[in-house]
Amino acid sequence: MDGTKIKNMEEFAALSGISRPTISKYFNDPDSVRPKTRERIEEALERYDYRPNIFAINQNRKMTKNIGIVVPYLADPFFGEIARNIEQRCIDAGYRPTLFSSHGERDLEIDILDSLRSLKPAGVLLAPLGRASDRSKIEDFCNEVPTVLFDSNIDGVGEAFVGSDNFSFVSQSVDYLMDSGEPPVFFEMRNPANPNANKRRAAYIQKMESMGQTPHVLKIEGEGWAFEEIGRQGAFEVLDGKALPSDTILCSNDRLAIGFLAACYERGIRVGRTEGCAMRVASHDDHPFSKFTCPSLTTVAHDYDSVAGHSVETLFSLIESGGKFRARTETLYPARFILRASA
Amino acid sequence: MDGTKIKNMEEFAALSGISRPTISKYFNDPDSVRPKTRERIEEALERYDYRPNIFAINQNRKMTKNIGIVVPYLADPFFGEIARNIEQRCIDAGYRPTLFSSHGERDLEIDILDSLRSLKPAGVLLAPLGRASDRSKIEDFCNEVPTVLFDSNIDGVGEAFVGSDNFSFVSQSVDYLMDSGEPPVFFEMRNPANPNANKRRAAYIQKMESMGQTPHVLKIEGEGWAFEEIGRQGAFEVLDGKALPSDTILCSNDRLAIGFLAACYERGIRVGRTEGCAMRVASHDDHPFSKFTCPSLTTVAHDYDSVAGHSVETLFSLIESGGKFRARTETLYPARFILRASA
DNA sequence: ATATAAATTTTACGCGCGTAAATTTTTTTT
DNA sequence: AAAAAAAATTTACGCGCGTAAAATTTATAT
Repeated sequence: MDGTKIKNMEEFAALSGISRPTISKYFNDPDSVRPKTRERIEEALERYDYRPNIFAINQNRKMTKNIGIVVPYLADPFFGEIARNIEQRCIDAGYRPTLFSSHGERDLEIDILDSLRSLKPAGVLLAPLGRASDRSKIEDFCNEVPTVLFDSNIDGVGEAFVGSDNFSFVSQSVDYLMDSGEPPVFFEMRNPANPNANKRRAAYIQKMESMGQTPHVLKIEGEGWAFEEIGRQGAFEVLDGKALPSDTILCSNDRLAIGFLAACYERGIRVGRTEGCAMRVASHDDHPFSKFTCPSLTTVAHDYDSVAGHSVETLFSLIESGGKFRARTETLYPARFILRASA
Repeated sequence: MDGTKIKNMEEFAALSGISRPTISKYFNDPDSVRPKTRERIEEALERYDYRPNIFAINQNRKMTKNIGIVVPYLADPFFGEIARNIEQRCIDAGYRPTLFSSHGERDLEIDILDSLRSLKPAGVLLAPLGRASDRSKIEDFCNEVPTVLFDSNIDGVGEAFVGSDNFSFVSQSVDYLMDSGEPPVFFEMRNPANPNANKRRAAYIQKMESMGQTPHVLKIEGEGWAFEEIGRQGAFEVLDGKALPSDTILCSNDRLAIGFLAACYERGIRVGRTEGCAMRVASHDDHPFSKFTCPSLTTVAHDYDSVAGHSVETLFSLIESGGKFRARTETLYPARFILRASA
């Protein structure tokens, strides 16, 4: 690597003995130049370590290589994991992903979309807040910027949705719990922020009825994204209240379950499927911490890889299609049951 | 709001009846124009909803308003929280923060620094991987871009460091454990990725010796960022092995402790400070989940707010000083002991 | 009212690159 | 070998804005 600092493409073109427009073409798509030319450019690149000015590039390109990734709450490790997965795929495909978190706040989500607009991204992968989202503003955004929704669906918004099949989650957990003991009671927040919660409840009711069972739904109070604490408080109310119709609790999601298990522990209630346990608790999501709860949490896992992979692929083909699909598609991946100690 | 779409600053200047350079000045600093002019601009802004093209701005400005935030591992909710805190402060100060996660990978950390360079940020807040970091490359970066390190220190690198005082953590936890029971054994990874771990061990040894106690350090194997699993496996070895010199374990950090507690639960060992408990476990960090472990984790909390706040303030003053300080400063905030059930 | 300072406008240039059209060179085809 | 096709080069313009210098207007001080 030469010590020479290169100021711009002009200079680099001169030093490598190739015209600037050809260099420009190379950076847009290395395959668009003759192999021999490409070699020469890449040799020069090794010697001089030049990188095009990203602002100048994006000012003139019809379409940038930027991709926005928006998740609702980054302090939830679930979204940390999926963001990482998606980020890497974008980089590998030659895009420049930028990660944003709405931090559970409606206004911040809108602000993010606003600043995303000015980044002129080729496309956006958006996991919306859900119920808290400003639907019409998100709709406006999706009409301007090619957007694929993931994790949380908003009916009719965005060019496509990719997520997990909530029925698959609940179906497997209910099946297992029925087979191995008492029919489960469903435990959830009264006003869930996330639309998946509603689908899971509906799936629970449908599944129970199809098995000839009476569904029981426990709705607990609580707002915001502090699900563990909400689950814990809700569990206290349930545990200290009147008798439950079953010894088996199926939580809407793992974070609630983590709080539920903490409450059980505090009350001295043994949870699990072994001799001497008073309750069973199962849940959905396979949260990164669910393996380390006490007892470890029986749950149902997202197909992370497929959801992330297909979200990204869908966005890429959306970009190639010019930002619009003929019809909005919804892709749901089945979940995978994970047997641990809690149920 | 008018329906007219405005293409550029020229057009907006014409419509608002003010010259373009003045408009430009306004966007650079609204206070740099006469109050009456500012009013007129802001009126026009309400009517026409114009936003300067961010790429054109940054191409020509000597210094952008971009700030890079780099954390080592975003799937750890600790970093999710602190990133959120820092992000908000940057936005409030009129900067445009961009968040990056190294995802625990040395190469990715370097890639991030590379792409940060091309963003020409006014400054960067960097929480390095630690031991895994490529010191010389980080050093190079810090010499080019005004950088404040936080959370993890690398001696002599960056213009300043802001973090928590590891001695304060350990001092408080050891004090408490000594007062309330047996002297603690220190539990940590053999090759900790994070430099704080080394400081905590040193603090433990120093503190114990100053109290006339013999320090005992348990070093467990494990690589990477899956601390919970490493802690769990290490705990099994400890619990199944020969007798411990104490019934009290002090973990280097909460994520190890979470794994430790999971292992204890699996072995049927009751942890806590009440009657009938066989062990006590305490730790450091006040991880967002430490309240929900079983039993809830006695730990020592970072002063999140101060660390985030002072990191950002330090970066701002660094930027105003032209990117260099006379001397490198290290600011350490004391921690706060949090008594819960595990010890 | 006059002098002085401050703010604004005018004018003009440049940032680093994308991109289009016309021309030349190189490669492939027959 | 000549003709056709493909790739590279030359030339030239523009993107949207920052910014500097000089001229003009407006505000403040005496």
